[in-house]
Amino acid sequence: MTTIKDVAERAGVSIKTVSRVLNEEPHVRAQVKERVLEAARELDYKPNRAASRLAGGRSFLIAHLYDNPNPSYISALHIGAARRCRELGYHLVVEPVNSQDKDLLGLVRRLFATIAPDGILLSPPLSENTEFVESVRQLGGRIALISATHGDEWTHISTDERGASKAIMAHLLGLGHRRIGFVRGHPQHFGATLRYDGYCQSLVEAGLELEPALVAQGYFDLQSGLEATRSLLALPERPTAIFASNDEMAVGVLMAAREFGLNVPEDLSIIGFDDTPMSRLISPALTTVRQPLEAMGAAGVETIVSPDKAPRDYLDFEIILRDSCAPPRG
Amino acid sequence: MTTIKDVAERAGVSIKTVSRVLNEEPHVRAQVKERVLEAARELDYKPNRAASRLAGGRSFLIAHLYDNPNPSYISALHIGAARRCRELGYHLVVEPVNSQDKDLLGLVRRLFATIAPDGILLSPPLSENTEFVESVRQLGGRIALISATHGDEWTHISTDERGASKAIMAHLLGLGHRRIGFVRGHPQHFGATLRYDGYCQSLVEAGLELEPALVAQGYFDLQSGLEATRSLLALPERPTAIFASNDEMAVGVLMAAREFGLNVPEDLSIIGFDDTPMSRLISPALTTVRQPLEAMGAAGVETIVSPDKAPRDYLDFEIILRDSCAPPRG
DNA sequence: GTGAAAGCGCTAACAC
DNA sequence: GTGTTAGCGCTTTCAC
Repeated sequence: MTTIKDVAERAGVSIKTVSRVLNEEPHVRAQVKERVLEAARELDYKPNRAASRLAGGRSFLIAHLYDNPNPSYISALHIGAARRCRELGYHLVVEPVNSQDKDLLGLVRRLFATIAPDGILLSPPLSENTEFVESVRQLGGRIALISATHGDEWTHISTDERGASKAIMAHLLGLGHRRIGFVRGHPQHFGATLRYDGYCQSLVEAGLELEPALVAQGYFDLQSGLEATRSLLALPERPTAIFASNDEMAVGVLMAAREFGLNVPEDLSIIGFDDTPMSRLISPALTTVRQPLEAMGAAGVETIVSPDKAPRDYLDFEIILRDSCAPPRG
Repeated sequence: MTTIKDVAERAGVSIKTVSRVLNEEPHVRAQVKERVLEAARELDYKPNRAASRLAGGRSFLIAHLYDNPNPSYISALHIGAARRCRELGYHLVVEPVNSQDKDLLGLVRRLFATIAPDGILLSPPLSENTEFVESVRQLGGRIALISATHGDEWTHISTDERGASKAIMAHLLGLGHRRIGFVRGHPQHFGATLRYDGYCQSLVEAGLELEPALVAQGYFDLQSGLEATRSLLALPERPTAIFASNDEMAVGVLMAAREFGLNVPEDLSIIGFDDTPMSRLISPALTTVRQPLEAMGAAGVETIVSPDKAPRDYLDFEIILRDSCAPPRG
């Protein structure tokens, strides 16, 4: 096993100098630096991170604490985060938890005591629990939040969900829809609020009335989307399009449409949000919004590793046009 | 920060004794052991794993190397594995990779050199690449394989996929189906072969002919399921039921049925495999097989942490009866 | 700009 | 059974 000593010997310098070079600290002549780097390369030297950590340095571990019922969301985040970790010499530790757990903070404390991650990545709903986030922050260590909420410091990684909502509303309005129903998302989810905001603003800007009857509450699950839509379609003058705050509810919308004998998209256009794998599989395939989840996971890692280089702006969303929308009848 | 020294002092013993107790080594009197445990509890002592590792002990890290296009599969594995890790004081490091990557072994080598996981968890397709598995094994460290293939040592965690296939075939035969089509899975996937085996055995045991024309090749993706089914349904005497080797292809089967103007399940019964979230969402909901993925993830961790206590048998599958099957017409 | 020495918190080897 | 001592491979002082 090759250690820092071997590299130092080969480069003809002290181990401290090697350490300086490898950690990109200043005060090393370019020439010496080059020599060290070459020696390390030749010996295929990989620092022992347990030793780094023990000596008071970094652990090169980042922990992702999450509680999310949506596997594809988490998976994409992990892929992006883990890839960036690898590029930076870090590793991603996953900690699935129950957000209702009373001792979440104890878990974080134990995490710091045992493996001492250099930072903690939080995604919704954990990242939107300000009290919890504040407590974690006080435990020390860096933090990165994947969340539509915005704090002062830009540790929040997100897309412009309000803007995405407006963009997709523009599509619907462009097709000629004037009566557009909306199924709201989970009340605790900040992004859901922004999506609703976008819906409202779009209507107003288009000079349309915001009809409360066209808005139904949902909770991000299929069943609530189904039930919300039943009430919407039972309206005397029913909507020609329904915008669901996520894909799973959009499937519920589709099912409700079938119950009412409506063809999609001819009789009813449907919009989702998230571009889950399912949205491609159902028929008709769902027009929806894609967030760059892998990039968001990567940005989270970046925020922890080098806060200055982290993105200080929204990451771009994408509107995915598929087969669930058409101009209204007549 | 409380260290092993603090515990030793409080318990009135040497740090070595504390170490012994905490690592469950023998040669400690029950009384002393109790005293140490109590001191540790009182001080809320958590061992620093960087130090454990550096001193030649365990890292308490387990790495999951995976490449899988199915987020819900991986997610479930992670939840089960991470939970068991937590119970055992371990942590799960995730390493998503591209199984085509030429330097996979280099990645594993780097993993050992930097964070030195106590074991590596492999899932398909990586776990079914015997050459790769052998190379990893030679790098040292323990290994756990989630895979339908069987080696001599029982490091392979799996359900009885052949048995599951036979169980679901029994359901179909019980409903009265005699012409049952089969869409095979990816040729490289060992589980897919077992599922096919089960199909064949079931037919033979029921005294039915194995008709090659009723078997079509698929590759686990929706499109291949769709195309395979087109050929099956174009047969002069078409099947009354189709068993797809996974859920995604089963969705393809459903789409093909619609193309042919067939009602499911009245005109065609459909069976899937995996119980992905989607199987509940499509209409009709899919009858399928569920593997205990969380338990399999947990078993993988167990295999690494205490090989003797690891399960040496199949984990139980479950047949999920939903709405995609009915007796054949006439 | 570079190096020598100390020590992080634990486990292993070996004494008692 | 239990304790003593010597590191593990780094980073951090603090000299020079």
